[in-house]
Amino acid sequence: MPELPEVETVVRDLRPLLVGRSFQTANVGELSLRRKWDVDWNEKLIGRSVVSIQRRGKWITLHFNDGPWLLVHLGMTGQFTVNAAAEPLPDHTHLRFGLSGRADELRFRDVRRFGSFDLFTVRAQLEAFLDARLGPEPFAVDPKYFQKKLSGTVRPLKAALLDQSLIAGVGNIYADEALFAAQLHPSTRANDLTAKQCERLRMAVETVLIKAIEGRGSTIRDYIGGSGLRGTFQNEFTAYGRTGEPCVRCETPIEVLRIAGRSSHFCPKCQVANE
DNA sequence: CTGTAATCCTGCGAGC
DNA sequence: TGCTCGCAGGATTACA
Repeated sequence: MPELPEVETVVRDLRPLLVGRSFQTANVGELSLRRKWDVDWNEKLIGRSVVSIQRRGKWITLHFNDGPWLLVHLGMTGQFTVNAAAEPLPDHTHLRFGLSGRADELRFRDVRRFGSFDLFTVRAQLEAFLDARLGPEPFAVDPKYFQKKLSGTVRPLKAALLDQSLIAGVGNIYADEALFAAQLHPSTRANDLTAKQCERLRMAVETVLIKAIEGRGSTIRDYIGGSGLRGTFQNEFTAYGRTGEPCVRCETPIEVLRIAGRSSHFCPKCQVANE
């Protein structure tokens, strides 16, 4: 569910609610998340305060005072929020951490349990984990790097954009939205693009993500920000989920294809394949 | 090495 | 109503 704009929104919401405060209590549910953990959350985190919370790709990092780094992924349905401790506990809440100073707590709710929590003792371990998986942030991509990467693969553009090691943070929604904005067909072979088209796509990715962050991300079903607010960018979709609806540019009905295992929405008239 | 499928998990909407 | 099927913002693994 959550792609870069949603994760960024969660981090921005949580930052003022967490930084400088310490974890007082840990409450761990019966079911573990994607990776089975053998971590004693009480031992590792209780009594420590949050130094920083940041985003890298779709991952969230929490740095604790004099200690470990916590790495969190929201998977498809993860919700990472601060709530009043008295607020009723919804189903599928797997972790809770009581916070110092006020009667509230950090909660992790995840219906499908594709999310993950990992703990690293030193920063270098965390960075090695992330660097092994992630390419550059979309806002700091060298145009030449992007061209080179695309020219080096025959994969469809949609698959290339979803590859986190090429660019970090783009998921199914924003891949479709960026391809629509750049007027490129999702099944176009990446190495068929001209330099100009590569640059158009790179800029489209950046623009779409910035606009989505401004809208606090997209809520299709489960996504909420760190303070519980829904996103609004779903109201501005031009391609994703608009199958059969008129293209905002030419009114041709939007079509959907399965590419790289994901449904891919596009305008068959103004997103032309390079053949 | 490259690229696509299957997998993990729960819920929901469509169709019968 | 109630059942089955397919699909859903993702990452990883297993295989062609």
